Amino acid sequence: MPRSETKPVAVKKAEALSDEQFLAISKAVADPRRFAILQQVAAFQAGPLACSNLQEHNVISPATISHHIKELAEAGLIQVEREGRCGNLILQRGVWDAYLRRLSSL
Amino acid sequence: MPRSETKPVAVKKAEALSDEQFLAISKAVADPRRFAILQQVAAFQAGPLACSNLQEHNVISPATISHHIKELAEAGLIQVEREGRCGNLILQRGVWDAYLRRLSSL
DNA sequence: CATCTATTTCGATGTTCGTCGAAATATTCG
DNA sequence: CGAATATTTCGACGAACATCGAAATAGATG
Repeated sequence: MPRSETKPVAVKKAEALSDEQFLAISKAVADPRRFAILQQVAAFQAGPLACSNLQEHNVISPATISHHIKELAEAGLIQVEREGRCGNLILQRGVWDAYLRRLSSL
Repeated sequence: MPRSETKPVAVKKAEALSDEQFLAISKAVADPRRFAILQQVAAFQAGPLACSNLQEHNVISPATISHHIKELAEAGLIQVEREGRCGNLILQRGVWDAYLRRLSSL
């Protein structure tokens, strides 16, 4: 059954990524630690995730964690909300879906 | 145009990628030129793609192309078949799908 | 065999990047 | 305010990487 998309596409804007953002996301994913952080953020979608709660298999310095979070945020994959001492990390699901769509079009 | 590919397609199990291969693919995608090559290989699924037919927007040396093709092959994304002077590049769709599945599980 | 073309390998180079320690900044609490 | 804790910025270092020129290899063809 062919799906007929005769509805106005106004429901959700399937935003396309710029080449720049696509590259930034690709690089962000290509680092194991960064991807691990992203996975934890995604898994904690229920509640906000404090930076200090990130658990790494290996010991990792706070400076490095901060660096990776910054890159994930600059790639648009997560949003960082400052509340008190902790930063809350929120996955930008729309951006991630847009990235998956672009990869799927290969 | 109904394409009747009744050719015996290899029985592809939905395999899961090893962490090593997942990382290799992620790195392969994270380079613009490599991803461009991958796109061309995918677009030429109909026929085999000779290395020399790869078209890059920028001038790129043969040495660099060879390097990127080697990395794509080592990541398992493409298969290189030597036939005469030209190497034929074939996308490994199963590996690519497995990569997409892993990303989708985030 | 000699030669031409296509591709790979080698070595070198400049850049990007992940990592950390130390200093700086922010935020809460006594 | 001042101490304590959490996070970021800065500067530096080493490893990984993309790139290329030149030499080497492979295959086709005369």
